[in-house]
Amino acid sequence: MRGTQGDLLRLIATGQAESRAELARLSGLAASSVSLRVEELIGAGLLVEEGPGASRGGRRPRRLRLSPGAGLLAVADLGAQHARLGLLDLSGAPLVVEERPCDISLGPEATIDWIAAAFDDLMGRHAPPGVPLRGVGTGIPGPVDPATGRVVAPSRMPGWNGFPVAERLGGHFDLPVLVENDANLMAVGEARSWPGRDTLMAVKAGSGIGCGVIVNGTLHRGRGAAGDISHVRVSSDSSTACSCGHLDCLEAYASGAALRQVLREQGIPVERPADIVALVEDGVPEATALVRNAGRLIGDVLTVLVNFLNPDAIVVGGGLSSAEPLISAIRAAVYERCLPLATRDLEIGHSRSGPDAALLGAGSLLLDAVVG
Amino acid sequence: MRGTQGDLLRLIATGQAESRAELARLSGLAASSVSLRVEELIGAGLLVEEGPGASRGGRRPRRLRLSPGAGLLAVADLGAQHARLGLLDLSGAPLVVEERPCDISLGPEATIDWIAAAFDDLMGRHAPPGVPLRGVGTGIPGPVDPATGRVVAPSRMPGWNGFPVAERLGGHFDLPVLVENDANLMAVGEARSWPGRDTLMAVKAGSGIGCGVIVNGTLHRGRGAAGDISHVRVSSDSSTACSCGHLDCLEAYASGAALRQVLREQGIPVERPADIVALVEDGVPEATALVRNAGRLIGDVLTVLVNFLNPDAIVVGGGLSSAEPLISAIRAAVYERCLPLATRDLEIGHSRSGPDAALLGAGSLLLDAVVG
DNA sequence: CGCCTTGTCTTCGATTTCGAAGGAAGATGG
DNA sequence: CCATCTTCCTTCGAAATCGAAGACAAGGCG
Repeated sequence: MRGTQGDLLRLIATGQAESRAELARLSGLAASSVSLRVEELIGAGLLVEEGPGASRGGRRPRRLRLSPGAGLLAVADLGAQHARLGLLDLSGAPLVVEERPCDISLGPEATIDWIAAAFDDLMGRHAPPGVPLRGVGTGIPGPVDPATGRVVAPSRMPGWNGFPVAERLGGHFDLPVLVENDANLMAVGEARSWPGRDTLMAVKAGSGIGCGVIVNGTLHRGRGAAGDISHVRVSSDSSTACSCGHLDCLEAYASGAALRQVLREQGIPVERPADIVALVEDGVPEATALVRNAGRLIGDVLTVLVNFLNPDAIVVGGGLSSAEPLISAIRAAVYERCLPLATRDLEIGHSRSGPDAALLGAGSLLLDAVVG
Repeated sequence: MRGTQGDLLRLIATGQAESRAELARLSGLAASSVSLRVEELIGAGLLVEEGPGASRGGRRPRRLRLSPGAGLLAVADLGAQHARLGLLDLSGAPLVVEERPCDISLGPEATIDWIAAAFDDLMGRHAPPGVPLRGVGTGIPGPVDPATGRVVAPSRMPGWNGFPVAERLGGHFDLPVLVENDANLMAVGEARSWPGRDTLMAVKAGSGIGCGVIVNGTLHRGRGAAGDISHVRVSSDSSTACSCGHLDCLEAYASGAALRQVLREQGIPVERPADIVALVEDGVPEATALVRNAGRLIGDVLTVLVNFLNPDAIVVGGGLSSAEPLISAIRAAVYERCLPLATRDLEIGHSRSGPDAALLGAGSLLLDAVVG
């Protein structure tokens, strides 16, 4: 709350403030200092004044907005078979979002270069002339070392271990670069939609199971694997092996990939998590039971973490999360087993930012790097 | 890092800085500003100069210390049958620490009043004349609402639910008052002894099982129950009921109280956790097996949390922690099952601050309130 | 319609804070 | 022993920030 430099810009960008007076209140700076600073930002072409706002009983504020020409951010969310790509303005609002097929098994070099080309393509087709690109970022479906921007020991990305994604991506653009785990980005993106909920867990239930953690308003990275819940032992059957080398990991029972395999063995063809959701909505009992069981397993794990962290909210997103039994089972497990003190004001809900949450989160983090 | 007011005092108090130059380096303030501030603090009688320190290749620093007359803090750590009480100077160094029998089942009013009387007694006997008391604080073996200083739903403190401890204690002293969970205080106290380890978990294994969490250098309170690990389900036998109303909680299997009960049923008389430690050291096989099993159960729970939080260290303290099999079993479970990325630089060790950790933690937190 | 209240924004002098320069005190090395 | 380097601390303008006062612009109300 004390970063005086680009802090005002961030407050405007995130929509927290719309006038000089609000900036003064939220930043803690004197009104006079705010005026000076805003003058500079307008002079630099980053802010514009936008007519008067609604009065709150006195003189009407002069609304401030990010200049449309202030710049753009190019962000990506890399999945196993698809990537979402988008351009955001500095306020984090998406200008365009596309989903394109993309196979990460082609290896990191090819994939990163492909992303860079896609960013160039998006800029060429959608950026108004003269508006500069100010930062690029991507989410990765695996652990990322926060210090170096390298992928570390990803269980679902063969060939990527240790690859310096940030470096490679930065080679294409002389700009701030962000590389972060996809669930972490989703958590950051969701955090904006949950005002007043300062510590929250964002569970991404898709092909894999990811989780991002926001503590006191900031992303908790740990060593790059923080938030990992997929390799918790959930059974003592010792019957199912996980790619991490241990037995009975949550991911081996409750991930979209695990459910897909079981359904296929039952002769039900499934490609993507969305197909499972469709089966559930069609009332296919095998699918519903599987999804409900997955929710219960995830909920059992969350039980431990809710007691431990006391989050204000648990956000469930990802491809599987649209299946209603998943979230009901999670709710049931958590509310039944956790301490009353920990669940009293705990909200467990669907993603509010939708499938673009990770892109929005990338924008949010990138903004910090851009306006530093 | 930006609290300019009493921040310098804190840096001196915590031993992080000893000279104006170090203050400047650590606080980020300009050297000139530091000099001005230090002059004021000396004028106010809070700091004193203390002869030259060791040269680092140039002019020798003029060492700064807290004035011995700057004030004292009275702190307590309330247990089930005993309380540790102490006076600290503003640097957090103990002047005197005593352990006295104290029965919390006498109810909150009597207990808090007893603490207040004990503080007065300690001040009368040990405080140099003219040195003022500047703050009081106590640790509580149960959840404390951080906002109100009330005890909330304590499982081991019948009659205390909802009691406004901070208010009652504050009634005796017109001073800053701190009331906090004992494991949280232990975590804060230990944090100082683990430099460079910014996020750590402090597990207190005594009659109960507590845990305090430091994230990025600051205590994570959540709703007052953060860090709770004692009510995690550790077995599916559904055989042992816990005081919280659920079955198979960790506390019902691995706490000192649980072990005591099992040992008594085997005809081995035990009163306190220390007695169990003695049995283990004497090579009594039943005790050793029980303690090792408790460590494994605790370790299994920590496994989930280590993957999730990626702490830099796990500190094991409390009366049971001196039993070596406990910590070995914890280490074995965590290192075997957790993600390599999460355990690569994880240190699991004994308490470094000893039995006074909670008192030191209380001092540390109180200092914030005092020098605010 | 005039007056009061409320909220927004700017002007301007006072206070903090900074940064560069320099003096003080010791280490180092011929 | 003396020049030189390092580190510590203070001095002194320059720059940033603040706070109070006032100008400005609404809405509410008799």
